[in-house]
Amino acid sequence: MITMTEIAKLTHVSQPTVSRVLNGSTTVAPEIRERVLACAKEHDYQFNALAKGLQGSKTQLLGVLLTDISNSFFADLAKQIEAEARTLGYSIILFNSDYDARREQEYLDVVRRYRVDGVLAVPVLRNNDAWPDCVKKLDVPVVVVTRRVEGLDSIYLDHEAASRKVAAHLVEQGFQRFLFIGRDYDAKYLGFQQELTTQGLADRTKNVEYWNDQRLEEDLRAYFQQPGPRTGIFANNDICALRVLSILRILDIPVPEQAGVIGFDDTFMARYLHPALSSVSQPIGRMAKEAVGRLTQRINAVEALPPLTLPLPASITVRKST
Amino acid sequence: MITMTEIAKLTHVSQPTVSRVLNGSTTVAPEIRERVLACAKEHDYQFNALAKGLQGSKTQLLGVLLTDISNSFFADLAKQIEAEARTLGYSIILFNSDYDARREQEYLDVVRRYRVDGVLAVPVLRNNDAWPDCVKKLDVPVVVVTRRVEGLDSIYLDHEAASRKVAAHLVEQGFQRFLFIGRDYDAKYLGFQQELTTQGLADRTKNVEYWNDQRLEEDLRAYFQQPGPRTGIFANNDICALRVLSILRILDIPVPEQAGVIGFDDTFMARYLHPALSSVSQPIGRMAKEAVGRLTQRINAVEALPPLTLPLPASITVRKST
DNA sequence: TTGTAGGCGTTATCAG
DNA sequence: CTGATAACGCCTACAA
Repeated sequence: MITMTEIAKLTHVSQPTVSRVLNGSTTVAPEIRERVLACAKEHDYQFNALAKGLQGSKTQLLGVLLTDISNSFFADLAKQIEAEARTLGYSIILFNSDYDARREQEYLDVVRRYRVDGVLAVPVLRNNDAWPDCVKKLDVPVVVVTRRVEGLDSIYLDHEAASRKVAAHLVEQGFQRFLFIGRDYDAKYLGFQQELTTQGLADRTKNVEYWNDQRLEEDLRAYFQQPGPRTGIFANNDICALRVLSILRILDIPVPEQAGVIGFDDTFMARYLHPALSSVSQPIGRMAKEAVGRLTQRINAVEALPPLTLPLPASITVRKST
Repeated sequence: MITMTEIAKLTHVSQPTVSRVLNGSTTVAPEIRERVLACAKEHDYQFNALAKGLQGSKTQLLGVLLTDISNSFFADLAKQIEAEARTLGYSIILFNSDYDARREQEYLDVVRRYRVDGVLAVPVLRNNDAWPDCVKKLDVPVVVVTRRVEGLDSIYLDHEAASRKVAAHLVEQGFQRFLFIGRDYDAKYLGFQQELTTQGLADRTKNVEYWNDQRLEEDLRAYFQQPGPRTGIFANNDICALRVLSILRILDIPVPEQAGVIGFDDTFMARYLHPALSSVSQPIGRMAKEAVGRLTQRINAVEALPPLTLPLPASITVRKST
């Protein structure tokens, strides 16, 4: 691949002059400019981003750490982040932690090696006090997406508020027993519980941990063997909701007549399911825009910026399943 | 971030000695080694990948060009590629062409800028004779995934063979009219047609182009208004199949009694749908492994390798929808 | 076993 | 307007 020095030789000028031409400096004689540009085009010159980065300027590289890119929601997020980054002239180095904290740590190192200009991250652990420290060591701007981390820029959907809305929605739809399904008891669980508690329905609420399909089926079977009024089920995310729907079908429980189901993330499939799945819509595009925007802002900032906490409001997309 | 030179100063040795220690050379006095390692650890040293790359050695970076990462199939592929690359010590720069050939071209340039060691790509166009030329200009090894490109390493599922299997399967299940649904008439379409032709059923076969949900609904409605025997529908991919299922429900056409549906990619949702969706399973893990493996092989090869064409066999996962 | 010197491709700073 | 020169952080000779 041709370099500036080589172009310089071919066009009989100095290498810095080539640099000036290729970077659009106006202080170059037109004839030289022409000659250099022609040569560059002929040999399909592309600047060496490594050299540029090494020299001290920016690398125009953003590290993106996700937990699971095979989840439609994160895949969509990655897509939007990539698109947004691209319009701002950045490229993306992608890492998938697979919910493994050790891998996450490793990636945090790798990201430093490449001297990325900034990092967008979805931390594995929700309440990990170590994160702000890690980030401090990182020595590059970090914006947390989808989660809230104290002391760091966090762009996220307000899970708690959203889950309160979910609870309110289920109550409004006439459900009288409630089930939360998920693997860990996070903000979603909290908000859900909270709203039901204020409505005086806490004792009608249960949680079922999701571990695998079989276990879930057994748990739900046991639950529905005890007769009771209509149950509103809040699934941690759409993938989980999909499984719940499929199990309810096996158990022959009509949706939404006897049990309602609402998911989270409003992935593309929700509208096509049967019954069409109600879900909490995340403003993915907005999140990506805000996150990348904030990150570049921090990258270009001359002075320290205070941490930004930006909880975005969720909206519930109601479909047939509730 | 601390550099070798700085460590050298702190430990009162020369910079190359630091390099030797940090790269595990044995020809260093134990006391010096200790001192340097301690200092490196204390300051959390991470080598500068840009400098290393610039210096002439490899960047340990792979460019990955996908068409649409929000598609579960590609998201899964990306995940596996990332995982495989990581075990081999590579990181991934991700690009999403969004089926836009212009963006693809741009990305091919960007990838060169970063001097990636190799590229894994899903080309936008299936029959683009220009690709091999682009790749030649690229000056880095390229492996094409999911598609076959003449003259380049191609790791792909044999769409044609798979689609022949699909046709045979539908015939075997007693379907007597056939529908192919997709946006373009590629190898899937060809194989499907081919098998039906050899079975003497070509005149019972139609294609419906997928443009949007509304249009598809109208087309299917029109199709089913003409009474006929059971129809076997082959949808271009699972996403498309999902939509077809949802439309058939609207049209009140029982699946699989009156119409059978089979998708492509066997994404995770297939088994949870109602009726559970038959689909062509792609060996994603294997594809990722083979592709990354081949790419690294080519990266490390001393002499030119002949293009590899590796069509992987597909298996059909039969579920209730057919 | 260790240190010195040179170069990878840029940009920035200075002279001319 | 243009050309030397140094520097970024690392590795690879080569020399001591």
